[in-house]
Amino acid sequence: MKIRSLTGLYYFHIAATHLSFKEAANYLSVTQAAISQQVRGLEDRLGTKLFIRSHRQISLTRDGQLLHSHTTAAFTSLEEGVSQLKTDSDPYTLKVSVLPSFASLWLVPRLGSFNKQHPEISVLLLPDNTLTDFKTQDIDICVRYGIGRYDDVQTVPLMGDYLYAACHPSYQKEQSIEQVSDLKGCLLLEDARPDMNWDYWLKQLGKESTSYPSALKYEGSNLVVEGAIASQGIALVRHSLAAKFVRSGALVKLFEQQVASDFIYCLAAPERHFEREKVKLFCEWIQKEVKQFQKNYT
Amino acid sequence: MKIRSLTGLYYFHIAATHLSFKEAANYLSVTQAAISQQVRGLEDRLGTKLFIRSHRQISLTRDGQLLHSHTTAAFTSLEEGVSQLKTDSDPYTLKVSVLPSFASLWLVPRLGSFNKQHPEISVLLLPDNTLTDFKTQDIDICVRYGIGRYDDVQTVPLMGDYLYAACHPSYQKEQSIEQVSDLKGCLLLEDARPDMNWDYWLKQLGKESTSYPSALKYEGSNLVVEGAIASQGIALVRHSLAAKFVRSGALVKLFEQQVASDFIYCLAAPERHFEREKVKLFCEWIQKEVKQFQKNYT
DNA sequence: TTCACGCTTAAGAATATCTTATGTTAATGG
DNA sequence: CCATTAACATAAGATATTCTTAAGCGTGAA
Repeated sequence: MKIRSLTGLYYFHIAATHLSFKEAANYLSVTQAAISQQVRGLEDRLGTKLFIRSHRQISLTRDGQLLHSHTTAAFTSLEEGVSQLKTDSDPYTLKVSVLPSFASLWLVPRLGSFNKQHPEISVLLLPDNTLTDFKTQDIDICVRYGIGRYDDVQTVPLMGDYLYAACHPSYQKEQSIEQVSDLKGCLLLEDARPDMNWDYWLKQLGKESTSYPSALKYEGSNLVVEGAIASQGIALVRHSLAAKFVRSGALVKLFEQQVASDFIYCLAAPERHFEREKVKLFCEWIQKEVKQFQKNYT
Repeated sequence: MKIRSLTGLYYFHIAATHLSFKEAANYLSVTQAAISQQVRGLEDRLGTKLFIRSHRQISLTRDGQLLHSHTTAAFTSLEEGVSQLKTDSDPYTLKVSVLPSFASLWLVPRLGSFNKQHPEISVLLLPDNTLTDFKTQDIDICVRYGIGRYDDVQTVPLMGDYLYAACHPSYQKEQSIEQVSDLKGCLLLEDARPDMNWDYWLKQLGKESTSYPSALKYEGSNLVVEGAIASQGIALVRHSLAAKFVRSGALVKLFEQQVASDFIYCLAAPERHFEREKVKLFCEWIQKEVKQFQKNYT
């Protein structure tokens, strides 16, 4: 026999357990009207009243009680089934897929603190430029740099970023760079990412880009930053990756001008991964670290 | 814990039981693409593959098997719960709510045959002009005359109907009525229903209605028919109700002109009532009777 | 080597669901 | 008493999901 109005049954179940439409609505993060409508729909379909609506409280009719005992068994069973799949083969190893640049320039320097807080969890950092397929790869969570919304995974936004020009202090002195137009004579270093090239950056600032020399492209922002540190030229860097070098003096931020990136850093994983204890801990930790970073490098 | 993608779980369950998306789709009366998408959605959400897709057949993964055992328990329980509400307090009494006119002129004369076929079922005919509220009234099924689609009940269409003018043969002779314009001198009988008055009828035929005398209204089409039989005047009748009188000679259909009604007769009841044996039998019987009627009175 | 069959995918259409805003009712307190 | 409040109901329109359509893909059989 086909089952119809599944949601109706589920909403009924939650309402019956709470004996309140309001609380059910709250629990399910919908409005109370939604519950009311679903329950009414179910009652219509079954041709029977399930709740007795009295003043400011509801109670179950005979039919409602009968049905509730079954829905309880049913949905408990479903929950169990789903949560069984959540079992994690290795709860003490956290496998994180990260962009190589973010890994080496941001995450690695900070990971010590995570280990100090949670010594029982060993972290396996997997630098990877491609998108993670959680169905085939055994990854707990990944850090992406993108638009922040994807179809098949849940995401947690971490921070935005912005782009600016930076180089080694000595290089700046050598070439006596003071304003954007001074870039013309220099070797420009850039990432191969489409959103991180000089063309884009200059255009965002309203400058004509074609008058600038072609740049040297690296696959990976960390290489760009390292190139700049090695006085190769002027790098277009992400604040998140370059900040600490600017602070230490290994790099100088060349102009006031900077461009906010369209992309943000975020954590991404299938919904159920976020229920793993180790993943929860990692999320909390990295969010704190992000706040710290933003506070320290504004 | 909140359960998400309930439909996904259900579709998975059906697919897993049939071990075929196609059959599952068939069973659920949706396309196979819908199953594919729901299952994929569930797999994405859980972050695990549930089926192994091989050529022209699917099989369950370990996770799939695990989940399926739970969904089986769950959905069986739901089905039970729902079907328990379907219990009928008195399976041998069929309570039918019908329009008084249809009851007396169409249904009652035929009911003997139902009783002959199913002597164990006693029929309780409840003539009622108002809409039936199945939640408060203890009715198995009702016969309505309307548009054939309602929000809160399932309907089974029986037949359309059409309207024509009829009167007693002697009245026709007396007033020597031969064409529609001859109506002008006569007493017109009509139903109080908005769709069954002379105005509407004449307009449908493209005649000017205002030039005809005001009519005598009765609450209930049977009264209209009976008025005509009693030679009171000319009745606007529904074929379904007048046919047998026309056949027997108690009434004459006055002109060739007739107007198809916007409404149809249909059976209506909450979905679950249709699963009661007595209701099923009644549906079958009345559908046969309708066919018979249409065949005999064309 | 092509056909046929079952699953997948993408895009837009169809439908269901949700929110917003308002109404109803009955207990509560001034 | 009347105003207020809390919980549920309802209508209409916005939103989101779900479905269908139409194409594609891969494989085993003819």
